[in-house]
Amino acid sequence: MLQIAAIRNQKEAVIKALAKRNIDATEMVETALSLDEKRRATQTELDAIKAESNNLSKDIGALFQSKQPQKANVLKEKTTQLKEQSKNLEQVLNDTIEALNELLYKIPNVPNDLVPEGNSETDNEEVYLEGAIPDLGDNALPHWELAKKYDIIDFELGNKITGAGFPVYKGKGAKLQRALISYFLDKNTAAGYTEYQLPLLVNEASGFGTGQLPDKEGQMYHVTEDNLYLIPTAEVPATNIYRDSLLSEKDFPIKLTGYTPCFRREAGSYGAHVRGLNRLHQFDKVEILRIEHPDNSYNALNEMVEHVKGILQELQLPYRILRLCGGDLGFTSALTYDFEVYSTAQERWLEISSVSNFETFQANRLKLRFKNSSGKTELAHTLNGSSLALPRVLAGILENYQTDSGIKIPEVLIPYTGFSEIKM
RNA sequence: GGAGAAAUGGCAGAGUGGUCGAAUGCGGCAGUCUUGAAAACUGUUGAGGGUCACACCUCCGGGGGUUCGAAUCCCUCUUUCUCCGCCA
Repeated sequence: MLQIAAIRNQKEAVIKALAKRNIDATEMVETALSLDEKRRATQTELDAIKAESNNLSKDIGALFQSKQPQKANVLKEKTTQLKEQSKNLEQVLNDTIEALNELLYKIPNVPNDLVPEGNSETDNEEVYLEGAIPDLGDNALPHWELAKKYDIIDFELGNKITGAGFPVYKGKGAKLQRALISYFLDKNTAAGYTEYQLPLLVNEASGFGTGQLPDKEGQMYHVTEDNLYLIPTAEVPATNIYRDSLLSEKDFPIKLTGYTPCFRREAGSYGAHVRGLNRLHQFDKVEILRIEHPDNSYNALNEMVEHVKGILQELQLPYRILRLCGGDLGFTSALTYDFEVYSTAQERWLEISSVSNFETFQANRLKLRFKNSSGKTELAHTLNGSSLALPRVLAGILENYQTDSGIKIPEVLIPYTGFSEIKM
């Protein structure tokens, strides 16, 4: 969530930048500021009463000690009144804070200057394109057909065991999946990211810290019995490692990576575009995450983009990079680059990575701070990106590397798979 | 799952009703000494709100209560440890 102090200091700039998301934030901002005003006024009033009552208590203590209970009892009566007052004010204060926070949760992050105007994904700005789209001829099959033909992914079996969106990988399909995970993790650790294995279930506080709760509750599977949530992305447990922490400048940069399955309810998604591996309820993903000094976070974002580029170059897949427009930008992000691999048989682009700088938006909720060089406490910047999301990379490999006789394995993966082709 | 014990600042650890935001040690920072470093010595060192700056207010795992007054007493939740049971 945005910092109220930032809204106070740069009201117009905030409203103007939020307009890029096609929302008029004027009213929300004004309401927030007036609630903030009320909060501070109430707090001041309450503090004064508490100060008075603290002083009286000290006096009472002294009077009892000097054996003057009658005088003490007179003062006691006075404190009873003060108590009543402070109780009421406390109620007002808490209500005000709650109202303010509820409003702040609803205001999305302020887009960076680079974010282009636009309403939907069609307005995203293509900033990079690489890799030749192979000419597969008329026999090219979509990945779900290939998966069936070579018996490497069984979608029906997943339906039987769980339901739609839970595919079963088998044989060389399973091995290829594992190879990709290892390869991604190796690339990430070689680039200085520390590998983590994280919990797949998180508590409410964690879901709240990264912004899935309270609003996007429907996206996550909820284990009500224990009030835990299945993670929709490793971002949730990974970022929450640093919830409630106070770092020092020399701790930066913090770079970590982790492989996790991800679980998404994806309620209401049906039809052709969710076919095969395109959209699943359970999928694997390797994530990279950074916590940075605000001065360095955009530099870090570029590094992350370059890093993901490097991986796709090695895999030799046709891909492009989009800078998301205001209308398509995620709620918590200030600037996002999406990576899309070309699905040759489906003739469409598939999102395989999303690299974002959240600036202080998550850090504010997480209370993720650091001491700056002048000794002041400041919020850190958080960033994360997929490196990479498995199913669509797999789809891209299957489709782009298909031949009449089988599926070739990208060169860099052969040491991990132990085979160079998937055949009948 | 059952029985018992505990949760205090970056860490360790004292504090059982008022003078406690909290002793002491370690660590951190600054200085003295030194060619430099180490050691030693001296000083300093929690967070949040609030203020131009002070004042002031809040915080001793979370929430609630008793009391004029709570780190300290009571209730409750969470977590950790010990013992028992179960178990990959």
